[in-house]
Amino acid sequence: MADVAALAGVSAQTVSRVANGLTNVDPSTKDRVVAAMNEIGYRPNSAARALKTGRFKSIGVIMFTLSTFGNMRTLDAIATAAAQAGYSITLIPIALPTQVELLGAFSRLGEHAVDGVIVIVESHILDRSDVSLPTGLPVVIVDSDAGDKYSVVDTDQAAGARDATRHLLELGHRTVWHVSGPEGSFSASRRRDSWEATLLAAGAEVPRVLIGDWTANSGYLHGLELAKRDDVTAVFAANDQMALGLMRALHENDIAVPDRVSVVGFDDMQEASSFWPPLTTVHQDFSAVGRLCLEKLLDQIDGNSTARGVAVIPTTLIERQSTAAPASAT
Amino acid sequence: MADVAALAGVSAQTVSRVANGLTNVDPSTKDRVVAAMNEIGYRPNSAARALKTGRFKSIGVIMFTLSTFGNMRTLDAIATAAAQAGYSITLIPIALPTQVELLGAFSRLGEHAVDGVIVIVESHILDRSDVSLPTGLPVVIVDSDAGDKYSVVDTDQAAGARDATRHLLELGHRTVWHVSGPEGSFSASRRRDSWEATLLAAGAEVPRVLIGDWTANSGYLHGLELAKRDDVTAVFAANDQMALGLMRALHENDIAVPDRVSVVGFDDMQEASSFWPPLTTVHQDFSAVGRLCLEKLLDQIDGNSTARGVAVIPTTLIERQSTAAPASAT
DNA sequence: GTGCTTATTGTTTGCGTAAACATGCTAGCG
DNA sequence: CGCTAGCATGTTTACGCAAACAATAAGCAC
Repeated sequence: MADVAALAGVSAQTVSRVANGLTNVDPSTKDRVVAAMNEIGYRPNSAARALKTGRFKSIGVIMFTLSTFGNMRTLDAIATAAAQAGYSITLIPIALPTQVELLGAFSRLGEHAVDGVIVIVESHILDRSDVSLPTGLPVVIVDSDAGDKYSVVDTDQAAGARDATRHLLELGHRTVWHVSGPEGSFSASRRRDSWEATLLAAGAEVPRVLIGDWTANSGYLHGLELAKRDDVTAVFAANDQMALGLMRALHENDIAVPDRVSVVGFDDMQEASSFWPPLTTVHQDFSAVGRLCLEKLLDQIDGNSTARGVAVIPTTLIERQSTAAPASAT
Repeated sequence: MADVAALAGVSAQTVSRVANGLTNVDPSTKDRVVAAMNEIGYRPNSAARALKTGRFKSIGVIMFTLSTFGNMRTLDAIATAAAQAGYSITLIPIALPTQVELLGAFSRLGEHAVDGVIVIVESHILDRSDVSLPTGLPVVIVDSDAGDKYSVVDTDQAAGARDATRHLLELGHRTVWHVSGPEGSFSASRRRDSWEATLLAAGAEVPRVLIGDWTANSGYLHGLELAKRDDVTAVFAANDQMALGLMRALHENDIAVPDRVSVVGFDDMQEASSFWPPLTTVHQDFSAVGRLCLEKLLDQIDGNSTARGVAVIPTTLIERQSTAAPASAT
């Protein structure tokens, strides 16, 4: 910076003013400074700037595994929105969704240069009262029950599961089986609870729930089970991958989808429309989740917002060709 | 820090020594300092530390779209390896893979607090001589031809495509059709060239190439075309998503896979084994790519490595159930 | 006890920047 | 003409930390 100032024949402070786009600089002076910056190849030092201003212009994203479709999309939306707001994203991956790992990530957080944090960790860990984030750091959480402690953004899991289940019931199916996500997952339990409640409200029998782990293979394994029973006509899988595996198991056993068994997924991943048959599923607006996360976080950072409460993003049922009326009703 | 020093009755420098884990501190003093840190809730300020040391302990990852499977896996591996090395990841998303966007990202780079950069932008942009990164910043590039200018890490695209094509030829197919990735993509052209070379080497006819855009839907559209021809018995799709769409088109037209048409993909995405039928595909070791990227970058940052050259990660053909000998050979 | 080394701790300094304050200059007014 | 308001620019300072150097205490050989 000093070199630039010398070359342009001004003080360092004026260079700083130009670099920050302040208005009270004479246009001709500004041009000279800009020219000098280009000649020297000046780049502001963000560390020094952060030290002086106390702002890092960066937000941390703590996430478990990048490999799930939804997290990926959410991260993408956050990153894009952040870039527009002049913030960069610092990824803080955790190897396992355990309390220990999470606490480790939080404590390391203090050493990271971030103004706020978005936590995308699918699990109930954050609900526990003995787990808390460093105070004073703005936080937004995706997918959690901790709305009383933190600011939370979430898809409307309950409405999505209700729509999926009701869609199948309205087609004439007597009941709907459910391949659920894993035990510890918040969204999995929300979808499961809503599925059960919808069946009960309709006076339908509630079958034993099948617990998977979000992977296509777990859907496949449960599909092999279901294929053995001839009383199964409709299945709601808690995500598209498990629906994919489920359909593979049905295909292998020559059970036609949707003629003999209807299948509904959840997520609407990009490939879902190219499954065989194209999958009826619940569309989640991950982009909206990501954008809203960032918006709420920036509000907190700027100090004009409360730090708690839940924001819910609606879902949409996308009807494709994996669902139909049951054979008995045809 | 001053507060901690006062509370512990030592100088700020001693607090610094404790914070950095230096050894030459008396154990009892260290205990006092640690106690004081905890009491006050001291967190080192990374901006100040970076300002003083000139190291940010962070590396930037420039990527176009997080939504492709491979990029995400690579990012995941990079993030995990970085965390182990004590580095954090700063994501620098670019909206479009155009030269302008990329240049913008590079120029913004100077303002980001990073010690090095990994570029994951599928395109030939970096090959162009008029595009260059800020000098003095260590760089590693994934998927590029610019090995003479930068350090490059890449999957062995050519070997993968060769194996896929040869596998189909060896099954007895007279030739192999190819659904390729988009024009501008480096990996797409590498796979396409290798497919063509393999056919020529085997004395097989080279069909017109079908150009897709990596999406399942583009595979579907080309699949509808191929379904109209009865001379097509084997297709190599340049990624699994397009293979998925392709197979959907074949299913819709009652063309059995693999009985009438064999299909091979590329990537081995997690769901590929649950496609119907389970997809024969070329496995890419994205984790190895990510880990190697980080390793090479850290070598550059530490100053004990050259800044150019290409490292290649091998692929493996995974045979599942979407390929078989052609009907005529049965 | 002297002179030396080693271990521990303290003092000074400056990294690059922007806020706060200070200066100088021009224009406008009675 | 003299005075003040307002604007462009310069000067000083401190952000929090760690490197370099300084100082003190302790141990040891002679």
